[in-house]
Amino acid sequence: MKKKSITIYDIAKEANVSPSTVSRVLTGSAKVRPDTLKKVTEIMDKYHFQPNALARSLLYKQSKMIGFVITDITHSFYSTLVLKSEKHAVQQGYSSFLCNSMNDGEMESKYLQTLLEKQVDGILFLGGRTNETDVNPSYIKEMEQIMNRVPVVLINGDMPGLDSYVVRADEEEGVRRLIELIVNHGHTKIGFLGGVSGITSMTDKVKVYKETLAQHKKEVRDEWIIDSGFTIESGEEAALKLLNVKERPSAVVCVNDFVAIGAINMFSKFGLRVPDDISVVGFDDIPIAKHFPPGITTISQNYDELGQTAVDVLIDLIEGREAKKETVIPTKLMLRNSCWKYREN
Amino acid sequence: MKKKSITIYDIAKEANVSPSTVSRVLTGSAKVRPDTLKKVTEIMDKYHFQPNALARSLLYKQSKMIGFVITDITHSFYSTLVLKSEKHAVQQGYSSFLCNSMNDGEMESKYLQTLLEKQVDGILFLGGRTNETDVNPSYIKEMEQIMNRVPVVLINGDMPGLDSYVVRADEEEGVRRLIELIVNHGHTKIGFLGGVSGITSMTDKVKVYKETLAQHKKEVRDEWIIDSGFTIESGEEAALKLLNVKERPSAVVCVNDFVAIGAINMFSKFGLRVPDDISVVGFDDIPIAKHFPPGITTISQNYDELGQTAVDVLIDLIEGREAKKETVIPTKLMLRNSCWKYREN
DNA sequence: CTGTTAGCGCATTCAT
DNA sequence: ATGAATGCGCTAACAG
Repeated sequence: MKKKSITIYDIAKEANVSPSTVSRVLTGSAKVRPDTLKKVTEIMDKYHFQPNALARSLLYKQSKMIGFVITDITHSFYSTLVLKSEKHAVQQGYSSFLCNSMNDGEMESKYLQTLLEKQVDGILFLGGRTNETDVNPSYIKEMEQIMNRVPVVLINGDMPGLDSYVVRADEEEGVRRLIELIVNHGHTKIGFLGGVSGITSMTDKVKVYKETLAQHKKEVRDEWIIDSGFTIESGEEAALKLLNVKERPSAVVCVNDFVAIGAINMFSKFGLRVPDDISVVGFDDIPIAKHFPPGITTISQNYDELGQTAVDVLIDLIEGREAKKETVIPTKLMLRNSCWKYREN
Repeated sequence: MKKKSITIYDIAKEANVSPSTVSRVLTGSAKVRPDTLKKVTEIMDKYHFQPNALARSLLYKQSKMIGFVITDITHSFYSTLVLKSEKHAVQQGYSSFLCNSMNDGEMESKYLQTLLEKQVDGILFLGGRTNETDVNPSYIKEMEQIMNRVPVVLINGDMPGLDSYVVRADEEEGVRRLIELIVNHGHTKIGFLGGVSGITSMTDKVKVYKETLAQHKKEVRDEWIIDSGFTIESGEEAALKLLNVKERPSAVVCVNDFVAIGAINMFSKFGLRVPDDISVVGFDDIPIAKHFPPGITTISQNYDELGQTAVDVLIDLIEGREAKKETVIPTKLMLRNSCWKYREN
């Protein structure tokens, strides 16, 4: 279904000028006599001429396209970030290739290869292999090769032994503030729900969770740390397990807002009211967090700035400018109603 | 930052063969002697050679890229659809360009132009101008021109006077089933919340809503139809207005699940329990619908099939095959707990 | 089986 | 101010 598209040659012929002249009016790279300019422009309009960006890219060796490798666009976290980033990229004249790897390493590799073949100028990478504590070494090598061909920026990610550019939210500070909020509310038994060990977005948080509790002389018990996953269902599952622990915490930190939602639902099912009977806090501040009863207290990752900065860094690299190796974006505590003062039962 | 990428010429030189031979091993388009094959392959591996897809596209006049024009990827509806579609497209060897128009006509036009310049093989269009009852005529003309250059498939959309390919969910049937469910539960006063008049995803539903109520000899009152928007906030707003109506409906149909969520929240705030005091149903079955208390009864648009079919139709057109002008995907009623039997107060 | 040639659409020298 | 020639990386057609 290839309708023959019209080229600068067609325009040139009809205008009785050379292709170079048409090219010149197209790019404005050199002066053209006003009347020829007018003539050419008119003919271009007449045919709704559009230059072939592929040909141009071939010549310039830059495609003005950037690749987004994420795990799953249906997660609010990713979609918000992609939206912000894409918007910012467009403003700088770049288009976006979307790749949902669905957390599948093979898939990621396949996508990465496609992106390279399509000659993207740079890649934004979030989640997946840049979010695991033990990465398959071959994936690291692959990343190295890729970074050797085109700039890559990791968002909220990290790969052991990989010298990469990173832009990330200050998750550690976020967790710390959450814990301190809970402690200040008088809670002494505080649990951690959700996540999967081996995924940094859980392990990093648990680390800070333990540290902060220790600082405040609060007890840390392994049975209060329940991994399960990152979905609403995981939250339900983790909450259910917590309910069976003998000395139940009066507050829980969830690895993200989905898990918090699942936990709240499961607690409700067993007659526990949030926050009256148990406090729950989440992470990410996904759009629904504000509206999910009773309103989830959580940490906003500041998507706008996160996405924009990542794009800026990437474009700086693409265009040969200097850039900081690591940029940390501050987070924001979103106080709502799912966390409240401790009360005896 | 254009690191010189290696080409088939580099490979050819090092292997002491001609570029065509390299090309042949690349495409498998012709027999190559086993040992030359081996030699070339080794050198390609050594350099991690990847063919330049742009050059290839220029030649073949097809880019194996398709464009997605949507309004906002952060809306579950779009992201789910995009995910499913993208996945299916990848399986057929196509990559996806993402364009978030944010419901801005200008933006849409700009994106459309970029897509054309980038030589996408086809475009999937959802929302925006294909979702308005009164479209700016120039936008229609623009669409015509575009369809003249490359196949376009509208998802859940429609443009007056535009002869386009469409794949859509059977929203009418969905609304009908919702209304009948409510009526069967004994409700007699039924409202409609959310949407914006001028956007077909509201007006079409309201039309069916009225028809179905009429069929069942139920009253229809304009003051029970409250437009406001498509967001959670709009839902709250609409619900608030409804609370001030003298004879309040005992059940409401919401234009989508977001509005339903907003409505439920607002009703709760005023002490009305859902479904005990008022029944609420939504539309779309976004992922949270199942988990938002008390569980939202809604209509699933069958994203999987919707997305897949749209991609299939588009690729059929791209590859010169026949395709149905319009494909209607059945919807599914998701029975949950937000809608229940009518009870006197 | 393999090399040579030409061209996809465009922009950029270098002449004129 | 404009035209002719060249090449970006690749493949197909045509020799050999």
